[in-house]
Amino acid sequence: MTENNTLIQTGKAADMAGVNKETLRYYERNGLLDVPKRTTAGYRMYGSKDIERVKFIKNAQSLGFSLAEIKSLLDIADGEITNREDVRKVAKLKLETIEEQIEQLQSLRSVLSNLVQKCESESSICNCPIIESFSNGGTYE
Amino acid sequence: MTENNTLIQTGKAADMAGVNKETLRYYERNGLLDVPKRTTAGYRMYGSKDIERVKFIKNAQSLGFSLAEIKSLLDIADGEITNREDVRKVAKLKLETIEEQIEQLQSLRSVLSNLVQKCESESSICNCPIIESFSNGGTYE
DNA sequence: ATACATCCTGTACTTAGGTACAGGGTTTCA
DNA sequence: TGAAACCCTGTACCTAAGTACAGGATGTAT
Repeated sequence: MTENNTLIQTGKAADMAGVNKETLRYYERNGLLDVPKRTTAGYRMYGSKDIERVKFIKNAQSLGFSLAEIKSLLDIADGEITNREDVRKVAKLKLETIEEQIEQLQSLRSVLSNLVQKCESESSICNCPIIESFSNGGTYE
Repeated sequence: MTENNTLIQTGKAADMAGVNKETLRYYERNGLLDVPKRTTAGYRMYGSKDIERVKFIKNAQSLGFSLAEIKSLLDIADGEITNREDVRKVAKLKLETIEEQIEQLQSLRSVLSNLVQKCESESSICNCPIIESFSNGGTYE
C-alpha cells in the first residue's frame, strides 16, 4: 500500500487539495470532513485521506453534485449509513442519476463533435441544432 | 417537421419548461433567452423553441455547467460566434471537459454499482473505497 | 362592472458555497 | 527577542442563480 501517515497543517493541506484554507474549515463545519486532529496549540493536522476526500468533493462538484448530495455519497462510503437497505437504496438512486448524466453528456458530446467536424469541412456557417438534439435527448418527457 | 408556432405567455411557458416565471425574465436579462415577442399590452409571448432552450439550459446545469458556460455553448449553436476559428476553439474546449466528465462519471458508476452488488451478496458492512478510486480517477495530478 | 387571474416593472431577499478580514496566539530562525 | 510566517476563532462579506414582493395594468368570466 502507498500509505502516507505524515500529518500536515492547514495551509499545506489546502494547497495540496487545490482549495482555500477557509474551505477546509467550511467543509469541516458542514460535516463533509471529519474534525481533524489538533496539536496542543490547537493547530489542525490533516492526513492524506483528508486530501483525497477534498479532491473527491471537488470532482463530484464539477459533475453537478451539490455538497448535500456529495455528503450522502460520502456517508455511504464511510459506512455511516449502517442499514444495508438504506445503503442500497441511496446508492441505487445515485446510480440512476449518474447513468442519466452519462447519457446526456454523451449526446451533447456527439452534437459538439459533429459541429466541430462540420466547421472543419464546410464553408458556410453551420446552424447546428444543439438545442433540439439535446434538450429532448435525455430522460425528460 | 413537428413545428408548432403557437405562442404562449409567461406562466404557461414557465410551467412547460419546468421553471419559475421569474426565471424566464432572469434568463432574458442575462442573454440566455432572446427577448420575446410582446403583445400590444406588453405581455411576453414564447414559442416552443424558447421552451426547448430553457430545458436545454436546465439539463446542462444539472451536468455541472454554469450559466456562463451554457451561454457560450448556446452562442455557438446560435451562430453568434461568427469566426470559424473561435467556434472550433470553444467547441473543442467544451468537448474536452465533457469527455473528462464522462470518464469521471463512469468511474463513479462502476464504484457505486460494485458497492451495490457487494451489499447484496456479503453480510458484513462493506467499507468500499469510493474516495480512493474516484478522487484520482480523473485527470487531476 | 366587478372580481379574479394574469401580466408588467423594479427592487429586495434568499440560498449555496465559499472568501476575507480583524484581533490575537505559535513557531522558527537570525 | 523580535520579526516573519504560520495558525486560531468569529463574523462579515461576496457571487451565482434564482425567488418574492409591491404597486399597478390587462383580460376574461359572470
